[in-house]
Amino acid sequence: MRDTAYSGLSAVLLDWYDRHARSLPWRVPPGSGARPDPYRVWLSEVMLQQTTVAAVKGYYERFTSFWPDVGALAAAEDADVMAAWAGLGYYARARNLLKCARAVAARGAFPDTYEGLLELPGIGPYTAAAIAAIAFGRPATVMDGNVERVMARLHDERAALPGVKPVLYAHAERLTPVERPGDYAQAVMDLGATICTPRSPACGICPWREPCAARLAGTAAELPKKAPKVKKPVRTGVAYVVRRTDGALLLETRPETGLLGGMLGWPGTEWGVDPEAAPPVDAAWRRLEGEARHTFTHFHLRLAIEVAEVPEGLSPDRGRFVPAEVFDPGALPTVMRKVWRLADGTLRHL
DNA sequence: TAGACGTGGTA
DNA sequence: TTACCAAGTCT
Repeated sequence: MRDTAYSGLSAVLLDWYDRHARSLPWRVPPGSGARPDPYRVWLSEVMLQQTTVAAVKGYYERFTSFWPDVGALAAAEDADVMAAWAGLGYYARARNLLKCARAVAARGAFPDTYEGLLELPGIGPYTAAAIAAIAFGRPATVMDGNVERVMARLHDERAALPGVKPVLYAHAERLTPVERPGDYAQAVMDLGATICTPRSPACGICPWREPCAARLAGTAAELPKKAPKVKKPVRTGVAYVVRRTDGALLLETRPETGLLGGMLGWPGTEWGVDPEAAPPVDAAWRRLEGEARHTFTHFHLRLAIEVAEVPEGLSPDRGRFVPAEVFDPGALPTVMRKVWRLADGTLRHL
């Protein structure tokens, strides 16, 4: 049931959105009545999972340029898609993106319901609701980090995440309007991204400043409460950069699952407390002075780098030689680019 | 269900 | 430098 107070709140936010909506490449201007292309909504929503708008823009433009519709993406080579995703992170998204594109191409079109969308790989509760609302006009309740924060503040919910999440969802569900649910979903997320920000929220210009319980209580900036984070451990490893005399470089495609799954990288040791050496070829290895430092979601990595030059005709234990003219550092995940940046400087002087 | 899973920007 | 944070999903 939606009572009139909640309907009024949604209307206030939609009115604000009509005047302040950000212009984004995947977005249709508010109130135009036009429905955006489900393919583009899906692609942008997957890219935006745990990822900032600024980071996504360039990737979105390249993907839609290379693969303008879901059929084109479904027909793409896996390696091309992984290379195009390189640097954006959370690479399971790219693997699932391809699975999803192929499933959609096989069935002819995207499902137009929350339940149908939820069945697809890489589409969870948030993304299913976002596509259902934005692309298909369904009154699905969208709950992401922005909505959690806005709901926690609007209702001054002081219990910590993730425990309080069902309460926040109930608030969000009551606010979801039947009219313009897609614009409303984007409006709450814009509010969270531009005004109701994690630190120093701009309560003075917020369209919901009057009904906001946290603003009244003075608790807005400290909500939502979260469980304390655990300190990240440090892991170490060695990356081996092999250059053949003809300039080819030894690279390997990582296993499909796990960290950087399916991505191209330098052969190396395990990443752990004290990993065992694992050079991919017999060679005169030179250890570089510097190390590549990189922080993943759950650990810090310090990667020592060893380089070697080897003659042609050698067959490595693992990986394959990529010709110099084909090698593209842009196809590597960021940590592997960092290794290359350091190794390249040394190899030039070898 | 809690942990795995990237990266770049900001304070 | 360190820690936190951003339009989550999968197992």
